[in-house]
Order: sequence, then structure tokens, then C-alpha cells
Amino acid sequence: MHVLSRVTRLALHLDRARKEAFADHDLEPSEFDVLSALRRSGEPYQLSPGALVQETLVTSGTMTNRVDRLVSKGLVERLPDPADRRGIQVKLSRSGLAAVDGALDALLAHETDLLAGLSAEEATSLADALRTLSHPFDR
Amino acid sequence: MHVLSRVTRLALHLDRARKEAFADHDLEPSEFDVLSALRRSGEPYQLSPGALVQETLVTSGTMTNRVDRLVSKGLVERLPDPADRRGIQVKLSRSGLAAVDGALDALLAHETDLLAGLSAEEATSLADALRTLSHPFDR
DNA sequence: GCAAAGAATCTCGACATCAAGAATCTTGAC
DNA sequence: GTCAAGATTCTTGATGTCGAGATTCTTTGC
Repeated sequence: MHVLSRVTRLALHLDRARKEAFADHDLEPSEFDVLSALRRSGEPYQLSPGALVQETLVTSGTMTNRVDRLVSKGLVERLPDPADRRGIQVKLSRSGLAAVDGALDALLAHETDLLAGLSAEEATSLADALRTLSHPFDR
Repeated sequence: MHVLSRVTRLALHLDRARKEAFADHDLEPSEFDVLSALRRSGEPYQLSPGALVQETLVTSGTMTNRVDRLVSKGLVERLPDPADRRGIQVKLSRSGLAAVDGALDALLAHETDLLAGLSAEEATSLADALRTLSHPFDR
């Protein structure tokens, strides 16, 4: 019944926990959000702002702002899109790759701690339930 | 592994779905957040701002702002605390009670739709898992 | 080829939130 | 009783996000 409000509340706590886990790496969760999307895309670790918008569920104005910040930190760079002069490509820099990998380690360490309370079965059934609930929202 | 990021992502979608569900009732999720906390507290539907801060996981500045908005909408009123002249009590008005009950109906209808994809067993095991994961954060 | 429609990104103003500090009142120690 | 420490709420400035529109370039239809 109030199952879904529990999801929201847990997400709030998780976001704060992430903020702490990233503090050592000078990253905000919103910044990690962008960097990890680039990381997941694989070599050469670059995506268009539009693709990043879809991945991260924020608006284009927000993405411009986030990319600006990451550029000024030297973690990504903006490259012209050779195929479309309207577009650009956001590419992970060398230090950006190092930063996201370091933060990912810290995140995983923290999250395995949290998940330690769940048995393997509970964890997989949780993952299944989350997938089922998320499905209506995926397009 | 990325189970917890699924939680965050689902929460994002849920928040947007709630926003739509509340639109007919002229309520923002953040406003409903406060009203429902008052509703849950039972008669006489009043709590201190400090108690509301604890319930809703926001800062005191945010709560002042939210209460201001709800007061100007006539959904709650600020009453002096008879026992402590520093404190006040935030009380659900008659129209505030009607608003939160109406929004609650809309929310439940919407959420049962979403939960229809889960069997009874899946739902309870989900609730269990969420409780287990939330436990470390409850103080 | 040209014009109109569409796509991709950025700009700008409004707003909700946070964090830190101010103002007011209460409580406990001496 | 008095004073310091704590509690409660509100104020203020900064910030990240959104939504709508502007800008630039591409594509489609004729």
C-alpha cells in the first residue's frame, strides 16, 4: 500500500549517502550521474548532450549547466560533431575517467555494505520487482 | 549490483507520476508531503514545524516556505503553541483535510495500477526488502 | 534549389531547496 | 534569581533544476 512511498524515501536516503561517498572525490551525485553515463557508453566514452539528457532524465537546460561545470573541472570536453554541425560530443577526459572509476569504487563499497542485509534471493527478487515496476515508464 | 540506482531511478519516475496525479487537486508533491504527514498524525491533525521537518526529511528553511504556501492556499493554519511560546502548531484546515483526502484517493488509484504487475508475494517481499534497506537510515 | 518544418543545443527567468545564521524563548546549573 | 546553553522557528544568500523560447543547422516536400 505505502510501498511506493517507501521507494521514494529510500531513494532520498540513498542520494544523501552517495553524496557522502563522492565527497572524497570532489563529485556531486549529479556530476557522477553524467560521468557514469559516459562511462557506461564504452569507448570512446563520448555522447551527445541529447543522449545524456535521455540517460539521466533531466532537461536540456540542466544538462548544459552540468556539462559546463564538468568542463571547468576538466573532467569532460566538448568536441564538435563531425557529422552534424548543430551537434557536439561530450567526451570523458583522462582525469574524468579516473574520477568516475574512483567514485564508482567508493560507491560500490558503500552499496555492498547496504545490501549485506539482504540474502541473495531477496536481492534478486528485489531487482525483479524494481524492473517490473519501472517497465511502464520505459517509453 | 546496480540495484540501488534502479531504486533512485524508479523514485524519479514515481515523483513525476505523482505530480500528474495531484494536478487535478492543485497540489505539488512537496505540498502533499506535508499535508499527508499531518493527516497521518491523526486528530487533531496538527504538528509542530520541527516534527514536520523530521517526517518529511527536509530542512527547516524549506518547511517554513512550504507552510507559507499552504497557509496562503488556506490548507493549513499556524496556531500558537500554548505550552511553548517559541513554538507553533501547524493544523490542517477543513479544506486542507478535503484536499489531502482527495489527492490520496487519486494517488492510491494510480499506485494500485502500477502495483498490478506484481503478485501478492512479490509485493510483500518487495516491502520487506525496502524495509531492510531503509533500516540503517532510521537513526 | 528553396522554403518550411524539424532537430540539437544553449540562454534566460522563475522557483524550490539547502546551509548557515539570527531572533526568540526555555531550561538547567550554580 | 541569573546566566549560559539549548531548543524552535524564521530569514537570507547561493545554487541546481525546470520550462519556454532563441539560435543554428539539417532534412523533407515541392
